[in-house]
Amino acid sequence: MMDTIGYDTYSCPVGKTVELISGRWKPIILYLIQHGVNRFGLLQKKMPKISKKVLTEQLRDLEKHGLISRDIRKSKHPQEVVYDLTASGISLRELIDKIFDWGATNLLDEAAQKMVKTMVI
Amino acid sequence: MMDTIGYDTYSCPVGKTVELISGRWKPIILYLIQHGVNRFGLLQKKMPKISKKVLTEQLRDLEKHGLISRDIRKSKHPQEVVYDLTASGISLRELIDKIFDWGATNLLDEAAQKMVKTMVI
DNA sequence: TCAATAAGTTACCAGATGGTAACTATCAAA
DNA sequence: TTTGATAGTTACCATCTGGTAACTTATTGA
Repeated sequence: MMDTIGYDTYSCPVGKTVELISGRWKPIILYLIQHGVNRFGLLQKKMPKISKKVLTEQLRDLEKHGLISRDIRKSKHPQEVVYDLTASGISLRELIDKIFDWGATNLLDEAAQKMVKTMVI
Repeated sequence: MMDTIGYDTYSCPVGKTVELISGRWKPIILYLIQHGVNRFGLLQKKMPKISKKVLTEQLRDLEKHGLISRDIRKSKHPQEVVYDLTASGISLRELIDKIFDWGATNLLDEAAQKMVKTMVI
């Protein structure tokens, strides 16, 4: 994280980690993939506000960082692309859950906290 | 985080929390303030690459979100401005430490991990 | 052969973010 | 009264990020 001469955010593990999840949709994409929403089209249906372009970008970025795998299933009739979390991705998801918990107890009012606890995919 | 119709990142506690620390320098600023580097000038000395403008912006933003307090000490000869973590800020720092640990074990090679464990302010 | 479906790609645009350099305000000590 | 230190502010610019809308590719079943 640091030396006494000068800190540099780019070599800091916090910065590197935050970078992994600071795309506008990345935490949710990881969450959905882990819960079975693991194809391009399915992801789009669950996130109607994301464009194909951005979804592709975020998926490619997650793949580049080794958090998800991308598997093209040509066997299927209109060809499918299946995404899955890697071990890294699963591990990061656990961290994201901790971040979720912090945010839920520190940033939401009581009503919102209750809602959050009853949410489903 | 979600409804079945469509997910929205802006109402997600993860997104809100990541926003708090996703400024280029915010995690390090919080870390430094907690460790006694709590004046504008001191922060600048520890982060030579940050400009006054950006440092001001990040500090104002942290203050706006209730993570730090800002105290002007007019008693001092050239007037000082002292920043301190609030309870929220301290709590967020604990979360940041978890993020740090994840990043250190998952994103750094062994040599870098050793370095990170021996770092001092 | 042709339409339909899945999974993109491309061109283009707007706003947010970070950065540089120069200027400002306040006040006490010399 | 001028200098030096602290803590900014202002104008301006470049890059990054996310977004829209239209176009593309591959494949199969009708």
